[in-house]
Amino acid sequence: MANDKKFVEQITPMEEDFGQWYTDVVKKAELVDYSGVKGCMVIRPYGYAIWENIQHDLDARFKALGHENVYMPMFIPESLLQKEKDHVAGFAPECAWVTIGGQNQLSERLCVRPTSETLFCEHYKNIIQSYRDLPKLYNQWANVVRWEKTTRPFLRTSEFLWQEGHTMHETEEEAREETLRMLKVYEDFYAEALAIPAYVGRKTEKEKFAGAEETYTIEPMMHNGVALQGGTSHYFGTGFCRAFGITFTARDNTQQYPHQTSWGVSTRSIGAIIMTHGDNSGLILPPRVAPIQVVIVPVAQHKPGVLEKAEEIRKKLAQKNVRVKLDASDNSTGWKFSEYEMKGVPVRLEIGPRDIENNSCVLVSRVTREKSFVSLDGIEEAVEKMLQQVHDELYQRALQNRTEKTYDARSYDEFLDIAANKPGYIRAMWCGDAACEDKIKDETGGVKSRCIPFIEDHLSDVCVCCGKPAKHLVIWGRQY
RNA sequence: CGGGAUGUAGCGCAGUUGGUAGCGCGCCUGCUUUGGGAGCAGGAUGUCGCAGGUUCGAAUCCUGUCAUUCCGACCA
Repeated sequence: MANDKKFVEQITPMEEDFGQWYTDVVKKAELVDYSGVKGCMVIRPYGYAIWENIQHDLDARFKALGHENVYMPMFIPESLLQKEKDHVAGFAPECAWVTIGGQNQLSERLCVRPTSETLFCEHYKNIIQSYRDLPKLYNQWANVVRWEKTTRPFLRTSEFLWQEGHTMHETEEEAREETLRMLKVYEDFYAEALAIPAYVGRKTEKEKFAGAEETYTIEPMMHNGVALQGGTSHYFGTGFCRAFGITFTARDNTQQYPHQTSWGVSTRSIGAIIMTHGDNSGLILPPRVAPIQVVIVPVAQHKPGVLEKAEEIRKKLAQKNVRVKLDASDNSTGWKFSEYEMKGVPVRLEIGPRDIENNSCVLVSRVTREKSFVSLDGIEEAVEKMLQQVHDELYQRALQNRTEKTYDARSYDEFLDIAANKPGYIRAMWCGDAACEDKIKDETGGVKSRCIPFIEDHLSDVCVCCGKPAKHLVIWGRQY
């Protein structure tokens, strides 16, 4: 029976308007609400629970490698921000400033941190004296503020939550290892926790972080072929340390500058989840970070024994540390089906009188929506298996999408044709000159270099743009 | 920061030539329902985004401003 209400609640199909689809999902899955300040969002319980799961997963990975959590102030005096000239040039345009404290004009205005390199450096200056004090492996979970012109929930907000690791090392080699080690942590995290495959590689000179010697990145592709910078890891060399006067006494009794790194992943990763896995029924959450992994929907729940059996199953699963919710509300079963699909719950378990007679229940995967009848004996194993299966299917599906939407270009005409007609990534050779990056960006209306992948194929000897000898394979694409 | 669109109940919207605000869903109460967004009966809910202005009178006209959204330029 056609029901008008159903259409009212429906989200815009992604083929029709991907941007609108994204906004609809974010709102209707109750991840965020807007606030009265441009670009600042309320992260609602369901959205924040995803972030908490991301935090737990990443935090464990960091700590396993010896990192410690700290907390830095949220204000940066202007003079401090200005100590490293590339850094301030990069961030000054998007800083928010505090100029009044209480009733009084401040003698020096304070920047609301857009990132905390300068604060960590100021602190490290005080606590690093000797090679014995190194390495320092600090991380902080915090909010930062960047006054963005165009904002979008999770993808680009004026204030966002992230973790930023800031480490100091005795040698360049050790710091470079740390930079790549943390990039690998991000790559593994995206694959293992978020079921998102990503290209990893090095940023070109033009796309580097302000003040960094090298910037490494992971670049997952969204469902519509657009890139999202999912996390970055920077090697700073000794630039900040020189600017901040951070030195240590080395083993040979000389004064040396430590070698520095920083790396971060933000709430943007939630945007990546939505745009990689979601479909026209709403979110699909990867099981490892889903706030609810299994929802139990009782059928004919007023009939004797149904709710009791449902609760029994809930307890069994909870004991196996499955994040499970039993929805015993008065809403109809059909309503519940749609609701939890919208919210991306990976597995649904239906239990009704007919099932109870057969000592079974129905399991439904959010990805395939196939129903399977499963015995209640050993239901825990069946659920765990299906959660793993959902994770694997999401990863494979994303990988396939990326493969289908990645093209090789061997000539500039071919490059322009793909850029104009086929959304996705373009693999093409590059001479190393920023002028070619600028030209490509201008002439394609926004295609930029995403990264120089670690695994470089050789497509041709010459730059796809200028025809001069090629130095690297570059992955190109449009980005959020 | 440019170009388009939009702000009226929690959500989606209507509101005529200016005359003091309505519909659907949701919400609350009760009963009946429940294997793909249930039915009936009763009930509650509004600084018409905000600030000025015009007017006897503004959701409606004018100016400004804030926010949202889509598309570009800048960025995690």
